[in-house]
Amino acid sequence: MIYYVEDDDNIRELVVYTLLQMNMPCRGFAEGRTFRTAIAEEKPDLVLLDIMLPGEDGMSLLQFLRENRRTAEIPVIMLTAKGTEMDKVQGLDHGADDYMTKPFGMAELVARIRARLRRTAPRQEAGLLTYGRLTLDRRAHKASVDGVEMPLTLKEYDLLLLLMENSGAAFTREQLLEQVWDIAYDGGTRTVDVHIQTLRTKLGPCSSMIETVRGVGYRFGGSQS
Amino acid sequence: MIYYVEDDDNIRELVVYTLLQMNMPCRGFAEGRTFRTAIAEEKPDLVLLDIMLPGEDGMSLLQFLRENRRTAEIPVIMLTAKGTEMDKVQGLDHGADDYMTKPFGMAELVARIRARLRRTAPRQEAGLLTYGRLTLDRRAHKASVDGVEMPLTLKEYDLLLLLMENSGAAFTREQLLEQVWDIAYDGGTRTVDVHIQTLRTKLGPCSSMIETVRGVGYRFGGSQS
DNA sequence: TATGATTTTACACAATCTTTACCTTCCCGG
DNA sequence: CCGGGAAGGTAAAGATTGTGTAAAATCATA
Repeated sequence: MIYYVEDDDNIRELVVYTLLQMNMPCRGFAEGRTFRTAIAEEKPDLVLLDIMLPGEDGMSLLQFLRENRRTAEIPVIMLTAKGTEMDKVQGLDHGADDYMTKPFGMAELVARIRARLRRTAPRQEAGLLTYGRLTLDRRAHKASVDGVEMPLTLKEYDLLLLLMENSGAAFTREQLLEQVWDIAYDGGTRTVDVHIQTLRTKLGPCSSMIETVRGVGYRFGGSQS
Repeated sequence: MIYYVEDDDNIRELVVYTLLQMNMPCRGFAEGRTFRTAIAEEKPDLVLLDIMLPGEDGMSLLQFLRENRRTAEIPVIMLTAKGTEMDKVQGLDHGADDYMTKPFGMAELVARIRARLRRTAPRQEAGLLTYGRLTLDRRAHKASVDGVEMPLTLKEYDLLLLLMENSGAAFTREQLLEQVWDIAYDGGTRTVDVHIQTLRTKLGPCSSMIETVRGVGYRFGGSQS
């Protein structure tokens, strides 16, 4: 969630609209008081601040955010008409992470927001692939059902990873051999079937997520079924 | 330490001089090759990149930094004459943290550098890494189990540090060789295994915290992720 | 050069993978 | 409906590979 404090209704609505279009949840505030109230309820992932506001100004809001431990780490981008070098230095030295001067391009704003979020967001669930009760953690190289770790051998893991990464897509045995085993097509081997079978056994309650496509091969059915 | 890649000698020397004045250790490079060599030796705290360079260009250097795990987290500020909005968006979306167009003010540059360093610096100083009965003191370069100091050799320490800093993440032997030994992938060496072995022996009751990921490598399992 | 650190080597054992053989299920024509 | 054949499921016996371990060889450094 992104919070944006800006008193000019036109600019504010334009920015909020654009961000929502870009699939970035966003709320606009016309002045500091309502912003403070909202901050107390929900901690946003990033804050966009105008400097010149009626009542409390942006610099003071920035200071307020930095003083509280809970909000001190939130990335803040100043977004303002005050464009002298001194203004920028002042904003950045007061704890802002970035400083853009009006008029700014929407594409650049979005790019800068993404650059900030990249630094904070990805820590959490980078590498987690989840479908229903089944989760695969690529960072740890582990899989679990209902949060209980399920020990997998290397081939089983690779196979499940490939299927889950391409959920819904059917693979022929040859494709699986090529991609998981790195070997050229070898007709008439049952290796894949055996591994699918051990996987299903280990998956327990999720065993039906690996579907057989008769005459073709296998498919991971995460989305529906 | 800040690295700065810029082919124009005048600008480079001016910036390097200014940063040194501001008490920011800094090294300038005229082209990508020498920069790459330096990166292999020492990991800087921040990188300033010009885009248009003789030989390898800045965007490609940025990509190189982001691809390697060791350097992926280093903040990068693009510093260039290419100033259209598209250039900026492209730079930021390729992983740059900030983008400034020439001519830029020195005061603003320093403020933006400080803003970036603020975000990364505090991570380093957290001296104590503790998981269960095992504690690693980065300041003192020491490890202890149940408060009893455990003498570790240099490689053992580096290896344990890397694993603990990325608790829960599985590393391949190649990754460990690259990051702890700073050497390129060397198939068929058992060095890593032997060091893991001595580490486990020394860890005593905590030996099981270093888990083997069969077919892959090793993982530190401090908390049950 | 002596000492401790690091790397290489060698081998055994255990985990994993593949093959094989046989069984079950599904499809389709009579 | 029934039977045959093809495709997939299953279990277990080898074959293979990866890792633990000890000890020897090499390296680095005081």
